[in-house]
Amino acid sequence: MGPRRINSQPFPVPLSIPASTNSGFPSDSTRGQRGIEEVTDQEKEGTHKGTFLIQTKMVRAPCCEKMGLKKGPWTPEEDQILVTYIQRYGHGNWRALPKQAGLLRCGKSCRLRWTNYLRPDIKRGNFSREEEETIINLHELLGNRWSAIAARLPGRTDNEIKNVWHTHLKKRLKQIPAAASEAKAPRRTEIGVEFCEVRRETSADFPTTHRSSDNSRDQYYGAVSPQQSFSDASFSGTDSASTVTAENSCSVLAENIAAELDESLWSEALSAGEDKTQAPSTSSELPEYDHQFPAYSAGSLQVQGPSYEHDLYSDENMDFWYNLLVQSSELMELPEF
DNA sequence: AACCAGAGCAACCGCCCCAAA
DNA sequence: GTTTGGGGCGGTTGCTCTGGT
Repeated sequence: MGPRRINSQPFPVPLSIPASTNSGFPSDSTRGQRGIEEVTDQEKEGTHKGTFLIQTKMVRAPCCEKMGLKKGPWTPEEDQILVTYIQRYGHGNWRALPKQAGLLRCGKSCRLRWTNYLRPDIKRGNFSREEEETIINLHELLGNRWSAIAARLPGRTDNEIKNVWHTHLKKRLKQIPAAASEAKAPRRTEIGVEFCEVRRETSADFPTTHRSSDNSRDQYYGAVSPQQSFSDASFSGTDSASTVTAENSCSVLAENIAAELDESLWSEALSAGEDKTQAPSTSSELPEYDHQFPAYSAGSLQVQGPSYEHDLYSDENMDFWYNLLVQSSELMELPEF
């Protein structure tokens, strides 16, 4: 079955970008890990907001009144209403918005529709190879923190990236070990071997939320660099050049260490150019409509972290990774090497 | 032509965080 | 210090479409 992509903008959105809806970098590192059966003391007390006790299990109340509210796919008319309203008034209060706009939707649904689909700076269409590579690399660094990954892919939403990951990239990565086993044993430089060993040691302990969920990729990275793995898996499929250079190994280690670092350090390291990738925060900064798809027209990003217009691990980015490595080494008591 | 399986993706759900009251 | 409301996030669902049989 061939790939199915929808390339058309669902709705001609002739509006300027309202106040930024981007969330920026998440501030916490523990969200979303708790199962439904796990009940906190606070919840046992029945004091946690929005929850109530049913048969000794805490069940959260609906986020909004579902009675009479529409669910399911959005119609063009609804899109038009939402876009027109936000264009005119902005979205100060998502919960109040649907009522004020005359939509029979809950605020969450409106926010989701806007941020994932109607926002004028959304970039639609196939992901480029560079984008996919960036996703893979960032996922290795950040885990399933799609919003953080999306923050570094202008025009792409966390939802879209999440979908691409689950439908394309995860499958691709699963094929990598097989491809690697077919390849001849890689030659390693001394420094490369050491780095890989450090990686194995450190990756064994830190939480799964901070590393790739696909162990096979970790194993594979013990032998081959990310750059090579991607191209091998997605293009040639040959056993070409499995040599690990010192620089590539450094990249691998930098990834690994970065994943272990405290959230704040990583935020600092990557958010250096954050504001330049965000949508304008005020309407006065907004471009004309013809230019309101910066992701299409910008050509390149101007961030202080790795340059995304080229490969994340290209030589020109090695300084970034090296600096990150040095920083992390100073904060953590890493083994000498 | 009809059916089926799988892929793709929009949308929903439930949880958590944070700021304000 | 506690409660509450709003916003945001990641996981999951289920509909639609496509290609194979």
